[in-house]
Order: sequence, then structure tokens, then C-alpha cells
Amino acid sequence: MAQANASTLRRFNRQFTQRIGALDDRFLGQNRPLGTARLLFEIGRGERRVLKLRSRLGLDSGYLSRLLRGLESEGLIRVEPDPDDRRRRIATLTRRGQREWNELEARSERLAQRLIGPLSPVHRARLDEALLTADRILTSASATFRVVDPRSSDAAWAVAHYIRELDRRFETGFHPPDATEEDARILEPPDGVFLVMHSDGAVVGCGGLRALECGVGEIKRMWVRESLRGVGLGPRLLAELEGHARRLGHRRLLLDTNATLTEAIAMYRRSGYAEIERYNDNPYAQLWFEKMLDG
Amino acid sequence: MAQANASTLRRFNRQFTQRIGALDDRFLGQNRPLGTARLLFEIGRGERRVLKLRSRLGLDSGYLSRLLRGLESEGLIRVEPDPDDRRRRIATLTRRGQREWNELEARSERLAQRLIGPLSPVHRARLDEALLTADRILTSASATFRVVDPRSSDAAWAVAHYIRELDRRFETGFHPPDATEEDARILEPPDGVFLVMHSDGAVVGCGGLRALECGVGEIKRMWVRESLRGVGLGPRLLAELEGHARRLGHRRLLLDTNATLTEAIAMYRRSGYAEIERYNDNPYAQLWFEKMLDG
DNA sequence: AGAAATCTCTGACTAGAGTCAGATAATGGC
DNA sequence: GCCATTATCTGACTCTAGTCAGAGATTTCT
Repeated sequence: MAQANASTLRRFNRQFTQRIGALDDRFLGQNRPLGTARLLFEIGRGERRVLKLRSRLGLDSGYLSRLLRGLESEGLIRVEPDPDDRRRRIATLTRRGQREWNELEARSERLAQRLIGPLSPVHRARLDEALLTADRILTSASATFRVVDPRSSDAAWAVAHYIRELDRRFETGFHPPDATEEDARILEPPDGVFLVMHSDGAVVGCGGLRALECGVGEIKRMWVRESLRGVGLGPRLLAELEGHARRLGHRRLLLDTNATLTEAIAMYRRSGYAEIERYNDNPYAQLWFEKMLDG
Repeated sequence: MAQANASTLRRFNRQFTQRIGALDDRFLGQNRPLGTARLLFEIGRGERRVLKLRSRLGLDSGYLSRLLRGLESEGLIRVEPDPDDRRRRIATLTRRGQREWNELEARSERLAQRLIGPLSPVHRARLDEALLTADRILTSASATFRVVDPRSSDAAWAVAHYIRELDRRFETGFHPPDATEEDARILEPPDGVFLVMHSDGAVVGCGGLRALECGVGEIKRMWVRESLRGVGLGPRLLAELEGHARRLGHRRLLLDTNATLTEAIAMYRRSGYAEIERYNDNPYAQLWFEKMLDG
């Protein structure tokens, strides 16, 4: 089963890169070398910081520098120091560069259109769905967990999304009483932990654990990016937090939630959480769960 | 809608090649350059004819020759003239080459396993299905039609599969009375036509058209490879045959079929074919259809 | 303020990827 | 048997991709 699965991925990879990828490369490198075209493409897509470009494209700094100089001397980009940190540099498209980029885009678009051209609307829609599903699952597969300071920018970004969503979904809105600073303190080592999930360099979820009393922990701030729900990230995040709880010596984990969060509730139940009586006075909570940790 | 669709394909392509493809390249080129590794890989997969290798990998003949010589001097392959045509050459793996290839395979397999490692069995199965669907639809999208001599090897291969399948599915078995030679003659220009569908260099379906009487044609030998059913190849093949029928001056198209071929029957109905009375004495036929061609 | 670290650039390389023109040998058509 | 065609090989190139060491300019740490 797992065997069969990996070979599907490999077969698909061969077919796909041969059919789509190769064409894509050739289109990009129409008039200029592939490396240069990829760089121009990335700058046009919005990544202007040279440092980020280097890591995203996986290039040697010397090599990238030369590529940038090449594009600059062609008049397609302008490279200037970052005012925030003058060691860093920022590349922006000139008017000519923008035009060139638009052309690359259009060419890529036409190619993609041509590839799906023979398909009926029904099969286009099915292809769309299949690719979206595959992409979501692969993104989930490559997600990584990182313990971060709850005050870090990644954590703040995730929690802000968490709060915004609850505010949208709760009938009463959501305006948590905890001062963020205090909230951060309890989710911080040594008594707590705050995890951020990353995939492809972007934050895709978060979750925190705090100590309630001796041997008892509480899950807080669990959130998964909406576009990535239903692909198993929630259970993995939960399992990760449970691992930390065990290491902190907890034997029992609690959490509270709101009745409108039906998917989350279903996931808690699937993951072995059982409903219990109210254990706190959180005004937004309508359901309470516990799970005993063994081992 | 069509717009949204092409961008899904493009987005997927970017994500996928970045995540999977790049890794795959790196694994292949562990100890040797990518071009050499790809060549070794293809030979190991079973393509031993140098001519085919060149077209599959899209390489210059001089370049390929040098790559082959490189592998040969490393003792990984042996290149010999093709006994059937001594201009052509055939490359075979030596024992060492086979071992090397197995290692490449194992490395690729481990990589794929690692990529899907974090997924639950449920999500692996879903990924599997999504990739299979996408692959089938993309294969269908890249299918091309070619008019061939019904006696050509591609046509014979397809018709043999057609007959084998009907023999399996008909309760009575299928042993068509037509002498193949006569059968071929009626599906040949100027009065008939025989089409073969190709995708990725492989035959994926066929269909023939013959003249019955003035202004009336008949569809024969329609077949689509089983692994590619349900992705719209049948209707496209049918439409193609109808185009030929129009050009040959037919105003009415007939076809017969057997009740066990339910998917085909559904497709004929969807494509505008209406059931009519028996019009021939084909002992295997149980249903008869017609379609009026306009324009 | 001084030292260490960070980011970018330059110069000097190497190797891989690919092109092109022509040579050589075998085949197929007349 | 002769000629055009086909498949491969060789030599002589070019250009891209990528590496490495070290220099300069800034920033951060102590």
C-alpha cells in the first residue's frame, strides 16, 4: 500500500515533468537562459529582496550577483540597497522589465491553455480538482513544526489569523480578554510551548500548550490555514503538542472550544478527546474535552 | 472558468516541480551529471534502442553519442549494432550498470517514500487517487489522432486489443468472421479511414469508418485503452471520425454494438446517437444506432 | 569602540549541456 | 551498381551553471 503509493508519485513525477515541466522550461528560456528567466520571473512575482531570492532559487551568492548585474545591464531591473539594512539589496523591475515579465506570463498562460485545450469543461473541472487536492496533500506532507517564541512575528501572524477567524465564526464575535503579553508568557517554556507549522516557507498553522496544574496541560490557539484543512494537519499538530505535553510530565490534557467549530470538534473526537463538564470560565467556550496521555 | 483552470495547472506546476522535481534531479545526479543519469535511467527502464533514446530525451545525436561513450568507458553499458539494421545501435546494461541502475531506483523510491512519509494512510490513498486522475486527464489532453493504414503495426496492435476485450466481455466470446485483410480494405481510403490515437508515443485507442452506401457511413472498431476510459477520449475520437465522414460526403452515420458494452452505449447516446432497428446481420450486434450529420 | 557576523560583489575557475559541420557506414529504391 | 537517405560518430566550438576564495560595506554583539 505504502509501496504502491510512492510509485504513483514517481510515475506521476516522470510523466508530469516530461509533459508539462519541460515545456515550461523551454517557454521560459525563449530568449534568455533559464536561470536568468527564473530570476526575472520571481522578481516579477513580488519577491524583491535579494536575500530571499537567493534562498528561494537556491543559488550561490556570487552567481546570483552576476545574474542580477546581467538583468540590470539589460535595463530590466534596478538594484538598490534596502533602507532598513544597507547590507541587503532590493531588486525592482523597471518599466521594460515589467513588460518583459508580462510577456513571460502571457506565454506561460497560453501554453497552459493549449495543454488543457482539448479537454471538455467537465474534465477541466475534474483536473482542476485533482490538482488542487494533490497540491494540498503534498503541501501538508512537507509541513514542518517549529517551537517559536509566542511573540515572534510568525506566531503573531498565525494568532492574528486565528482570532480573526473565530471573530467571524462565533455568533458573539471573539475579543479574547487575555492581554497578548500574558497569553504569550504562559505558552512559553519552561511551562508552556508554542508551535508554528511551516510549508514552503509560509506559516500554515499554530498551536500552544500551557500548564494548568500539576500533571495537567491545556491546548490553546490551535489553528490551521483554511486552504489546508482536511488534509491531516490538525491531527499532526495535535500529536506534536501531545508529545511536548508528555515531555513536560502531563498525564491529562484539556481543551475548550465553541460549538460553531464543528470540524475541530470532530477532529478532537477522532484524536481521542472525550467531552467533559465545564472546567473553566472562558465565556466563549461551549464544549470541554479531555484526553489521558499514557506512556 | 477556462482561465481559472490554466492557472491551477500553472500553480501546481510551480509547486510540484519545486518540491518534487528538483529533489528528483538532485537524487539522480548524486555522483554523475544529470544528463548521464537520465540516460542510464532510461536504458534501465527498458528502452535500449539508441534512436528512441535520442527522441525520448530530446538530445542531439552527437551529444548522445558522447554520453553513451562515457557510460561505456565506465563499464556500465555495452553498445552494439542492431542485427536488423546495422546502422542503428542498441545499448544494454552490463552487470555493473544494472547494479548502478538498481541503486538509482532504490534512491528514488526512498525519496518518494520520505516525501509521503508524514501522511496518514487515508491521505496517501487520496493523494494516489488525485495523482492518478490528473495523470489520466493530462494524458487524454495530449492525445493526438493520426490516419494510418489499417495494416500498420499500430493499427494491428489496437485492433488486437479491441478483439481481445470483446472476446472477454461478450457472453458468446468474439470471433469476428471478417477476414482481417478484407476488414482492412474497407477501412482504407478512399472510401474509409482508420484512426489511431497516440499519447506519449503509445497507442491509446483506435476507430474506423467505412462507407455503407451513398451518403451513409458506419463506425467500426472503436476502442479506447481501459486505463484511459472516462476522460473524454471516446467522444473526441467519435467527433474526429464524424469529421472524416462529413468530408467523405456522408449525411448519416450508423453503428452497431453489444449490450454488454454499457459505457460505450452511454457515450453514443451522449454524443447524439439514437437507437434504431437492426440494419445488418452482425451476429454479435444487439443494439443499432444512427446519427444525422448536418453541415 | 572593537570584534564578529552578515550580505553582497568580484575575479578566477571548472564542468556540464548543447550545437554544428562534416565524416563514416549501412540501407533502400531505382 | 549507383545514389539518396538514415543512423551514428568525431572534432571543434559556445554558453550556461555553478563553485570558491576573498574583499568591502554594514550591522550586531559585547
